[in-house]
Amino acid sequence: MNLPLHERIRQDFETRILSGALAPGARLPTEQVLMADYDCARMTVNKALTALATAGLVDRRKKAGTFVARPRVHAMAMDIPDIGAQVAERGQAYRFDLGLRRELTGGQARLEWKVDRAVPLLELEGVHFADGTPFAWEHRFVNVAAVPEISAADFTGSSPGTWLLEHVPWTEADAHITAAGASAVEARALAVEPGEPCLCVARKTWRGSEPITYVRQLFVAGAYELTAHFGPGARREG
Amino acid sequence: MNLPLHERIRQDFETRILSGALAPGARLPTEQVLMADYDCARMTVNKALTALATAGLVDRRKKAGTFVARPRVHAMAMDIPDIGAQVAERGQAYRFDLGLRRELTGGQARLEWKVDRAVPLLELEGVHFADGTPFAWEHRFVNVAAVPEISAADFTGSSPGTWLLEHVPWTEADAHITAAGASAVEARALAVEPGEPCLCVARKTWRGSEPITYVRQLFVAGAYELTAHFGPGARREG
DNA sequence: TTCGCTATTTTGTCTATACATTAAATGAGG
DNA sequence: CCTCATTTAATGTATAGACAAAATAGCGAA
Repeated sequence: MNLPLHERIRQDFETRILSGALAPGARLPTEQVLMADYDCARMTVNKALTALATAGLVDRRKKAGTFVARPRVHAMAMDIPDIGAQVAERGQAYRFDLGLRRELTGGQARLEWKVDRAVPLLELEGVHFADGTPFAWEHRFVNVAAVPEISAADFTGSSPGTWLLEHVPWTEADAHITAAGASAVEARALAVEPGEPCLCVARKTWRGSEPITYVRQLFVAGAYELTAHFGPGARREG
Repeated sequence: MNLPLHERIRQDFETRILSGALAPGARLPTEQVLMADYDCARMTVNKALTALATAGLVDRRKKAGTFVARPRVHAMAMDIPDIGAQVAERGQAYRFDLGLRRELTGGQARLEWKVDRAVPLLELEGVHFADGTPFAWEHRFVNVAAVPEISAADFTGSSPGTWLLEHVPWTEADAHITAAGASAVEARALAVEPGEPCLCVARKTWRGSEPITYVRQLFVAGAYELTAHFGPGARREG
């Protein structure tokens, strides 16, 4: 287990910070001191400390020094997996049933997505199945001007989300996550009672400044969950 | 806007990767080529590519080269605000009502949180109010061995979450987000009908390897939503 | 063919040095 | 005591070179 030196230095301080031995606000030794401590060049120490800084564990200020960061973190990394891939990973058969496919323009679309009146849109509605059981309903608008190839795409079987993921890399996205009761239409599509609790994810994506798609997905409670994680290292169990 | 050279190189490739100009699997030029392209030393190129690698945008293999990584799951940054602070931000009066406070050990606790049988726990149950209206119910376990000071804490008015945030900085957390119908007990506490759809956030936090707390929060649908964002720059409207 | 050794390419690490940048600390003048 | 310019200590960036490590690619032998 012969780790590189810069990695050993990084871990030394990561350990001390995570254990609380170095409390938030505490000052770390200067690079000059550390290059003496570890008997190495400054670049090596710098690499270790820079890594801690990009990981958010320390703050570095010129002239002042390096300080253990205060964990003011209110953000966690949330996984947004591809629905089809996730179902397949659980060993279940995935299917998408397209219920509605319609071309319209921004002026005709509902209010959820504020796009220009003239923008040509493709409206899609459908249901995701796992092993033949419906578990998610989705209602989507796609900006055809940004993704003209979508006109030729066929969504019988595979979902529009998967198609978009493979054909249109997005650079920016917003998501709003709420709970909602299934409406009459949604309940019938999902084979549940109206009012049944569902997880609702509304997501808008852009490529650069160009809007790509707006989608509202409704997941039957219990059949789906989002996970989020914060912290160094791998996800843990339990 | 005079960025450092290594940052400019990094952004050049980040842009090309996010825009799709460099597709997943595509090979980037070697460091030798890049140091000629940008007329700089190899360390400068290396710093840029290493940053892309730690960000997960590229994979680097010796002898083989540097390749655009295949994005398996897309991670978004999810906001986890302090409940009390968020309510206050909306100009509403915040209150927390503690309903249950009990000391027990890991052996007696329910299955949701796998802690050692001998671990001393504090069990807390209560309701969050905004302007006198209940909007969230929470059920929490705290590892007293990790946070002995909590025995003396008083949660009439302010929530355990806020107290923990101020007294025990966590370094790692997992969250699971689902929808659920309110149980009879929960529905009565939240003044809604049983089965009413709620957003359910189950979160576990650690400091280093030491478990700190497990909490399950139930939010009345419509009264609360989580937001997530991915991409450069500030959050957008619409 | 297939196995195994070797050569070579590419990234990984480290050094020693130089100068730039920033903001805290200092000190002079009012 | 306050203000503003100067000093200076710390990080930030970059260079040119060296050797290490790993894995592909190619070659030779069984």
